[in-house]
Amino acid sequence: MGEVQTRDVAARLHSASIRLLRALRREDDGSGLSAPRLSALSCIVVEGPLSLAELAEAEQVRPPTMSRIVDALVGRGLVTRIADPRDRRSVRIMPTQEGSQLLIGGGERRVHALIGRLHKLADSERRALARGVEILERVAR
Amino acid sequence: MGEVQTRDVAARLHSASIRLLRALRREDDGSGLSAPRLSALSCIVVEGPLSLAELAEAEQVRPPTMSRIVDALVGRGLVTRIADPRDRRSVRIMPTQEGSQLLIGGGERRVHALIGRLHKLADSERRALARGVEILERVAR
DNA sequence: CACAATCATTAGCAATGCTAATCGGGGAAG
DNA sequence: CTTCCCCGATTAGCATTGCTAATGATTGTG
Repeated sequence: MGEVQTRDVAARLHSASIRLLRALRREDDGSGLSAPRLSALSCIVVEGPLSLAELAEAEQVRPPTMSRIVDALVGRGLVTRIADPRDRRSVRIMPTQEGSQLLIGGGERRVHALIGRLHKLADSERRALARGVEILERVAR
Repeated sequence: MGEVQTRDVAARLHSASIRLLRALRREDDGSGLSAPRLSALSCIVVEGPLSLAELAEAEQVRPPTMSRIVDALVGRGLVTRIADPRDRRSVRIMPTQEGSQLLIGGGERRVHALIGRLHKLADSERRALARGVEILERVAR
């Protein structure tokens, strides 16, 4: 494959990824949480109790930013801060029952919306896309 | 393709897109422009003169948001607003020479970085990915 | 001609991201 | 034991991005 086509693939992949995520982001509305808050909550629920620094690192954000997001989640009763008994500088952030349920019940709205879009494809196209996604995963890593 | 595999493709596509864009976002630093500004400038350079509404629609953003982004690009001399002679309510937004050069010369750092990643693939993989990207464009639209 | 529709902008709000500064606990050196 | 420094989290303050509502200017229509 020539350089020209490679550039074309790169530019279009970049553009399509942006559009896809922007389109899917609208699905987040149903949860009543913004994208960063939903993502942080998901991380807390899935990865169990985390310190603030760990959470910030997982979400690729600075500690003050994450501290404020946690504030908002605490304010909605989705998450709690617990002082770490071993090191009282640190906090352990855990989901409340309500927080866990919001994620489980709401069920990955973004993925669900994406499945809906994939259903409109022909079967052969879905297979070709599946192959492309495998390669995309390597490219993104 | 079964429902289970479709869900798998959807979840992995979502996750891979997020990772890809996060990785590429680091490249933006060198341009001195934020991601939305760089993306808007790229659209203006590639798609030629556009009205504000067209540009907002292309970037999936509301007109006031885009108006402010254009303000910033005008302030840096990367873009100009020209009154449309056919309809004086409308403006035509064009790149300046400096704006075009920033993209062409220094620019498209993200795409350039992505090309580097694609070069590590086997030729057959690049072709399969190219096919997947075509389909992804339809899914994302 | 009057009136509604359209395009862009302005005003004002909330949220996200950052850095710098601060508070308080932990740990090591003297 | 005390002092001094490091470290985790938070607070303060700024810039940017996103939105909706309202305003201005212009176009087209009844």
